Amino acid sequence: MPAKVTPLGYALLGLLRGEPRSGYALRKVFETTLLGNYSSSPGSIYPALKGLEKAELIAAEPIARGNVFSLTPMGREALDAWLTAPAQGEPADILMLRFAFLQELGRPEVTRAFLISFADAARGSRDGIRAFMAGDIGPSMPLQSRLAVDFGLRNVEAQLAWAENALKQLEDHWSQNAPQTGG
Amino acid sequence: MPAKVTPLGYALLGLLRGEPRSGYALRKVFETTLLGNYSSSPGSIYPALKGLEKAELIAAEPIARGNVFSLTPMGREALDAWLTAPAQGEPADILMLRFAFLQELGRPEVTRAFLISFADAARGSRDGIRAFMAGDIGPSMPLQSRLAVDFGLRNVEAQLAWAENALKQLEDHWSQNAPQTGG
DNA sequence: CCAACCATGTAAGCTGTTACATGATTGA
DNA sequence: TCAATCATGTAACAGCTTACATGGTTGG
Repeated sequence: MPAKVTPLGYALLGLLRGEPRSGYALRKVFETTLLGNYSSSPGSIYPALKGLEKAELIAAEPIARGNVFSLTPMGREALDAWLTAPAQGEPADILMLRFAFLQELGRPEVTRAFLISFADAARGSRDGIRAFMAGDIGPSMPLQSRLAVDFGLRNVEAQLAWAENALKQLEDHWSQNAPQTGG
Repeated sequence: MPAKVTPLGYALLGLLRGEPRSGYALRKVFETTLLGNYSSSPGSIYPALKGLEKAELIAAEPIARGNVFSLTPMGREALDAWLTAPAQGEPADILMLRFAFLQELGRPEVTRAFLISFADAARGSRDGIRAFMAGDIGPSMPLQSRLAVDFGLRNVEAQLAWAENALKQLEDHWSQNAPQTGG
């Protein structure tokens, strides 16, 4: 079993893919970017880095002050396996983290598969909610309960629309920027 | 300080407002309704109930088999304080839990205030994201990062639209079902 | 009698947080 | 020299989950 990695762990692996950094530099990224759902406090990042190091997914190289961490081959493997998996099960914020990291992977077909499975999942949720609201229980619910369900429905609809639009924009982008026919 | 209550605790208080129930009955509610974000396993509910009992927010009355829990006056106070607070800070799923429980509270002005503050918060998020995307950093970001931000934008837009629509529907409902002029 | 359900609980662990502690270096 | 920043870490806890344990009752 290839060493379990936590969501925060994947976030760190993803940030280390391109550029090796120190723990402090990683914290700064969490502070200053949209990764702010995670705390940038030392109590989060340093223990996570230690765990990744113990699992041999990252390696520490001491520098003048502190250490610089970089991905090991195993670490890159673990990250790629995570990025390549179908877009299901995980909460939306984690999926968006994956989507952002997919860019650096530079493999359009993987991003495409991600968006397609994401859209499929959203369509499934949407249809489930619609069926529920059209079935026996839905219409008999009081207004405010129906509205609470409608909240969920509007969210998945927005996510589906996002995925379809994102796919369209990326297809355009890919066909413009890499018009060669094959491998 | 009036005894801290966890999100799961509030969910239990809300369910017990109308109807006293046993721990097992509460678990069944979690299993069969849209409260499924919480686990219905005994390891979740029973310890939470014990905590609420120790805080004197609920009271247990033994029946033939097991116990039936009901809100104490303090428990009702704590629940009402939570329901009445402005719709900010908490994650969306918790806010929807509150919105659903607001129905049983039967105080339209509180539900109205909730939706208005919810919409205000959504508008604030939306404007923040739009400003970010129109500023220095936004346009310089690579396409896929911009799309990740667009995901967040579309979500808050959907939530804002939901709140505005919900308010409209409820105002209609209230004016039809309770057309008397005052207290 | 055995399976299924009612009913309650404990133990351990996961993931992440806040708060605290430490010390070195840099710049005003 | 004094504050700010770099850099790393520990301790305690929060909130919830899974897995396990236990026993009574009911129905076929």
